[in-house]
Order: sequence, then C-alpha cells, then structure tokens
Amino acid sequence: MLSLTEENYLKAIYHLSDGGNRSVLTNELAEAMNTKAASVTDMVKKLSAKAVISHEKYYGVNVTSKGKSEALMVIRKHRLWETFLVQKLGFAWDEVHEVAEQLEHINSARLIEKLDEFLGYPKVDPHGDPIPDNKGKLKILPQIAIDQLNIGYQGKIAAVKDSDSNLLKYLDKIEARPGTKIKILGKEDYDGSMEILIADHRIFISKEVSQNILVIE
Amino acid sequence: MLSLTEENYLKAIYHLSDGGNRSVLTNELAEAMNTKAASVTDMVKKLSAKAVISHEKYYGVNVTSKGKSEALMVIRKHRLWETFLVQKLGFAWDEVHEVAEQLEHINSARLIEKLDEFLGYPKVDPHGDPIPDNKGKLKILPQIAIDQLNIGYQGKIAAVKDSDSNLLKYLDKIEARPGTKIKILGKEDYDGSMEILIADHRIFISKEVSQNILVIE
DNA sequence: GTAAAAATTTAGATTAGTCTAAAAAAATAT
DNA sequence: ATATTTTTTTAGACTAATCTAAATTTTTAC
Repeated sequence: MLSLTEENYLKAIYHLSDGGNRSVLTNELAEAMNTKAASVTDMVKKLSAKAVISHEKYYGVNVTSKGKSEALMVIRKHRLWETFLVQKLGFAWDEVHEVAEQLEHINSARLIEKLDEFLGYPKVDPHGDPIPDNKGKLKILPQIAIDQLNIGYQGKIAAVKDSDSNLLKYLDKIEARPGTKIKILGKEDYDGSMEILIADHRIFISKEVSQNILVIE
Repeated sequence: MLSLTEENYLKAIYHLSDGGNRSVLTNELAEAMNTKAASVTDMVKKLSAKAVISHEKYYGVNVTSKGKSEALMVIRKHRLWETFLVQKLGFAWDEVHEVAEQLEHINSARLIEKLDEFLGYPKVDPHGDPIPDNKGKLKILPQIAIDQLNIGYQGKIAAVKDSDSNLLKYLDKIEARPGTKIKILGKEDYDGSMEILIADHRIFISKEVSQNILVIE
C-alpha cells in the first residue's frame, strides 16, 4: 500500500525512466517533484523498502516490475478520469490534468472498473495516450513527432504531448487533436517551422509545436 | 483551506451537532472519528484557530457559520458523488459510502459544478438526503420516521437513514427506496413491529427498521 | 458539600514528509 | 592524478496528526 505522496513519486520515476528503460537521478526527480534532493533521498529509501524501486547509492533508481505495475495502475486511473472529464463532463483538454492528478489517487478497484465500463473501455485518453488495461498492461503505440516527417506525408494525428497547458490550448485552437487529418505541406530548413494542413485548413507552426504532434509511425 | 483530516472532523462535528443545533463533546467526537480524546482536543484547537468551530474548554464545540458552510460544501460533494456512483456507474446503494468519502475531498469547484450539471441538478441523493446547493444552502425537508405514523397512512418514502450498510442492503431488498409507495397496515404494540405495504407487496418489519424509513411529515 | 468517577486537557513521544546545512562520493578539468 | 565542482547522502530539525500517561476539571453520588 503506497501513500499518496509515494504514488506521486513512483509515477514520476516511471515517467522519467521512460517506463523503466533508464535509471533516474536524485536531482532529476527533485526537480520533477518540486522538492529538494535530500527529500528525494528520504523518499527513495521508503520506496526501496516497499520494493517498488531499487536504489544504487549515488547512481540513481530503477523501477522494479512490482513498481511498474503499480505505476501503471495509477496512470490507468489518471487517463480514465481525464477521459471522463472531457467526454462526460465537457472539460476542455487543458483543464483536466490538475483534477485528474487528484482523482488518480482514489482507491477503489470497483470504481475504476465501473468507470472504464461507463466510458466504453477507451483505449486512449483525450491526448491520445494509451490507457493501461486492468491487468496493468500498456500497449505502446509506435509514435513519431511530425517534425520528423517529409513533405507530402498524410495521415491522422495519433496523440499530442500534454506537458504544458498553454500548448494544449493552442493545439486545441488549431484543431490539432487525436483523430484529425493532417498533411505536411512544407518545411523551412532554417528554423524547422512547417506548413501543414489540419482538418482541411492550412497553417504554419513552429518547430517546437511540430515536436508535440504525434502520428503513428 | 482545510486539510483532508480537518474536513473529516468538521463534517463529523456538523453531523453530530445536528447541523449546528447543539454542541459536541470531545468523547462523542472521538468515538465518531475512531480516535482518542486527546487527539480530538488537538484537532479542536486547529479547527478553532481556523474559525470553523468555537470551543469552550470542557464544554464541547460548536460550528461557526463559516464552519457550517464549509461542512455543507463537503456534504454537497459527497452527495453528488453518491448520486453519480448510483445513477451513472450502477453502484448499489450500500456500496457508495466508502468511495464517496474519498471523492468528497477532491478540490475543484469546476468539477463539482460540471458534475451537478451532468447529473441534472439533483435535489436529493440516492438515500433521499437533500443536496446542498452551490451557495451552501441546504433545504431541510420535514421528515418523520414511519414508526411514528398511524395505521392507514399512505404516502411515498422520502428517504432512508444511511448509517449502516447492512441495513441499506435489507432496505434495498424489500424495495424500501425513496419514491416508493408505502402504506401502514398494522402495528404491534408489544414490540413496535409493523406490517406495511411497500410497492404493492405486504411485509413485516421490526421497529428498528421502521425507524430508518422516512416520509415527508 | 465533599469524595469518587468520568470527561477533558496537557505533556511528551512517534511517524510521514519535508527542510537546511554539513559531509561524502563522483564527475570534471586542468 | 590531483584539485575543484557537482551530485548525493546524512544529520538534525520542523509540522501535521496521532498516541499514552498524567494532570486537571466537571459531574455524580452519597
């Protein structure tokens, strides 16, 4: 049983480690958690004692397989709640994160199963991120940012990165949402900006924006 | 801003004081909160400092008007979530309390307004308890338990007391739900048991059960 | 109206999560 | 390869919420 704080640390470790593919350093985690390195060291000891991460002193932490599945359960809850907030309550895209951060810690297996059913067993959340199933399995979709694509590419937006609420507002405004048709019309070598066709209207976007729009690879 | 624990204490004080109509003693509160009197005394100091209750040493606590409206907001959230769990997710009556106890502490005014709208602005929760409005106003319904009624009374169940999950299971089984028609057929002087007609079928209930079924007075 | 019982508060300690400052280890730079 | 810088850990302290045991106040009982 993890406390709310422990769950948040574990989730951050999971994300920073890219789903368990690399180890996470104390300072990285301190920055992500908006706290101090000393606090991280303390918490790392607690999480190690609970066997959800392993810690090699001075060299960072890794999530264990137990930790991975616990993290995925929290992520499952987060993404299901985000889907609920957008699809059922009519929240905008960029408004859901903070609330979902709270809701993800509600403890009731039955609630999550019922919610999943109520939402029609969605596979992805409103940003296009995959929702882990009730066994803690995550289907990783092979995605690529559109700044990597060539002129002439046509397809559908699969997901957008949801790191920043202002970015999300902008993406919503230009209708860059999962499922929307997209075509690469032009690319400027100098600054990497692009001209694209989204939902049948032409628009110029900066390289930074293009790095946050993903399609299936 | 109250902590989760402070919210729970305040809610308990509100309920024990009958919505602020009498003062609450330390031991009462300790029993309700499943804690020790000494812990209550400590918490009472914190809540007094936050001006949601007033405390006269050795004579108990009273909710202030600020405390009353804060308690009602928590109750509003609790009852809206219970309504959601039953009406939208298909939870049974007796399963909702524990989950709603967690959900009531989610902090987002927008969420509650959206949820209220999504549910169609319900006036009462699944047990028939009134839902405070977004101004923190509670419409108190004049209710009376059916053990107080005379033979021949006919009406509709307005609410049931939701103190005990086993009672709720039983009430659900006999279809004693808010809105159901009810008629008093007979009353045994010896033990106070009753024969009643609920949703057109006759049933005998004990005095204890009859004290938990309420109609509009 | 005082003595015993019950209720409440205070005192001092504990745990979770956090902090600052100091110590220790690792990385780096010449 | 040694000194400096950076990163991490340890040590010691703080707050919130809790506890036990002791002290205090109120109530009750004769």
